[in-house]
Amino acid sequence: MITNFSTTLAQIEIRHLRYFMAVAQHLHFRKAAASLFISQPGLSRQIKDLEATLGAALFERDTRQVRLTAAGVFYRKEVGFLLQELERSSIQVKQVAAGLLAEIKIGFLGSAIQTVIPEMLVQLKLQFSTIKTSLEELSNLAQIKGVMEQRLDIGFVRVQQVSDSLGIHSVYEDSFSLVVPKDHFLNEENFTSLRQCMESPFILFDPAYSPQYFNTIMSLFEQAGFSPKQSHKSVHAQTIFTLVAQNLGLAIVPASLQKGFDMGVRFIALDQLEQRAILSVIWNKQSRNKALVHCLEVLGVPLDKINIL
Amino acid sequence: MITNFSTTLAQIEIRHLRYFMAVAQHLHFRKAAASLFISQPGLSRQIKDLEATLGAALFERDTRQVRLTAAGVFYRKEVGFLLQELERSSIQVKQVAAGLLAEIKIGFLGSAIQTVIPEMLVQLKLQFSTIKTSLEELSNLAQIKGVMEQRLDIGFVRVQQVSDSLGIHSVYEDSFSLVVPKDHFLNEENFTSLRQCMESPFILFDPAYSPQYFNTIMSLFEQAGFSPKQSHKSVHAQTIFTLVAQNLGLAIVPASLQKGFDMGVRFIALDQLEQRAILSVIWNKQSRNKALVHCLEVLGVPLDKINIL
DNA sequence: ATATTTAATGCTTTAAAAGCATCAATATTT
DNA sequence: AAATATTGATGCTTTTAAAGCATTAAATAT
Repeated sequence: MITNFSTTLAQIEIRHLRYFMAVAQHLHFRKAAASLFISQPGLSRQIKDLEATLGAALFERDTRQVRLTAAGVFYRKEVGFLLQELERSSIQVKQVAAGLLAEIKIGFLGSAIQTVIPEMLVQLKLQFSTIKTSLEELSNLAQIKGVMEQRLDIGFVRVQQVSDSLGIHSVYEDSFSLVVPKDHFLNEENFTSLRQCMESPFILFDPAYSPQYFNTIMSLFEQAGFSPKQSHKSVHAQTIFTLVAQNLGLAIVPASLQKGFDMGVRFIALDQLEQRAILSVIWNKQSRNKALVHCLEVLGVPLDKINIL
Repeated sequence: MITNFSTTLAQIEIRHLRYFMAVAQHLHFRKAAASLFISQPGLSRQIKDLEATLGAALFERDTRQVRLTAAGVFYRKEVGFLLQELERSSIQVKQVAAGLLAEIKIGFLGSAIQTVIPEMLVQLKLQFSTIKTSLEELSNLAQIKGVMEQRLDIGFVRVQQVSDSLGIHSVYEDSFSLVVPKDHFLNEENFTSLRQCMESPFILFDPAYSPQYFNTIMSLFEQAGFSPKQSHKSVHAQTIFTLVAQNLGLAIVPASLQKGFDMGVRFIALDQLEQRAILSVIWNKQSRNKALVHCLEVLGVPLDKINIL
């Protein structure tokens, strides 16, 4: 993440903004200067500097009256908001440090939202009511990146291995289900093997999304002794089910996805197959977020594995 | 409007924030200092000062590694956003000054949205496509205050007089309509005078909302020779119509309000009465917003009345 | 015409940021 | 285990820039 703040910003200081707001409020340099407990010439100079940096006049002034330009009105609105937000952040940061205000930023795969996450959120709210949670649906890769850069506190991914700087713990093991349209000839009773749908096209995943997960799915076909015809690629449950319902192909998904969906498709459990979709939680060992430990505890990660000092 | 930025903010400068972001990015004082083209000791000092001002540690550091605290992660998120926004504002302000980016902030009474405003917006978009418009429904008083403080560019109000610093021009003259429930015995054919509903309760306005408007309405009753029983107070058209439809009283509203509403009420024109609801546009003579002139032209305000230099 | 008010300008003072040299602590190399 | 290298912190000096003072220029009010 390369964050480069340009030349403009390098020269503007909050002092300039506070001074600007004071003049915009009083529309009078003398009074504004008094309200800031500085001298009038100093204030004039600072405003002049700010205008020069911005390349635009903020006030129209003669010796008798001061008024805002259109640019000034615009800038006052923007700066007013920004100063207020900075003020709030700078106060809240103390609360965060004291552990009075904790935020857990959670990344997850679409396929994880049905199982582990709802329970975790409920438990967290119950046990630690001050924790604020934010959720973001992201790919495996984006989550790993986010957790590494500490933009996320935890991620729910389907990978087995992560870099040393991250912790990982499996939180849910799921068998697979075959998804077929409601009017399909196959059902729980007459299903015996995947070979029964050798001729069907399948909706598969993009291997880039998670190579391991892709391989797991493919090994199910391998085990059945055929390789599927691919019709579409998709990662979103909603999309997959719609495609299946419209007879555009069959799909294999984690069994837990059945929860919460009832839309023209039938699920056929593939329990007898040994492959499992493993959902793991990942976190950054470097994290100083106290709430993270609570979060991992709730998820049943053993204490000795949470090696955050 | 008293905007007082507290002690905390007085000491933080954008320099501190930029330096903080650099260290948060590199997690390395030396490299961060290099990226900022300053010396490492200077950077250490500035970060220390920032932490002292905030009253919270942002980094946890020993001689070997630097990492963000929970507070640091939080602050990075907030400050990242703020710096970006400030950057954007500071660039856009130039465009506003050049007239490339104009914004018209419009205040209006709920009862004005049916008539003048839609036409004005269409005309503005047609003639000056770069103008951005924002609408806010406000009371007469709030609009006058907003225009005075230049938080609004124009207001649509029902008042006859405003302070010298504002311009005012009437843009719409409306007769009144009596609003009765759909199944009421009165209709356009059998209606002759307001005296026919002497016994009915009326839904009236709060005089505080606009004394002049209140008086105009009351003079209609006076003319009819009775004074109405008040059942409710309300200013929102939607609410008034709902109350009338539910037989909770009759109401008198500007005739133009009939447009766009068809909800269990009947309108009976009171054209023969001489009172008119006058909708006026107000603006600040001090305004430097070039777009305002266009806006007033579109509204048909004579050029010599737009005394903005 | 005169006095008064207001923002801008030139110059000086003051404060604080930047830089330099160095230290203390830790990790890596030999 | 000792030596070396790396890293952030500290003390002191230099440099930069903000604040202050005195004054000016312009405009209004008396």
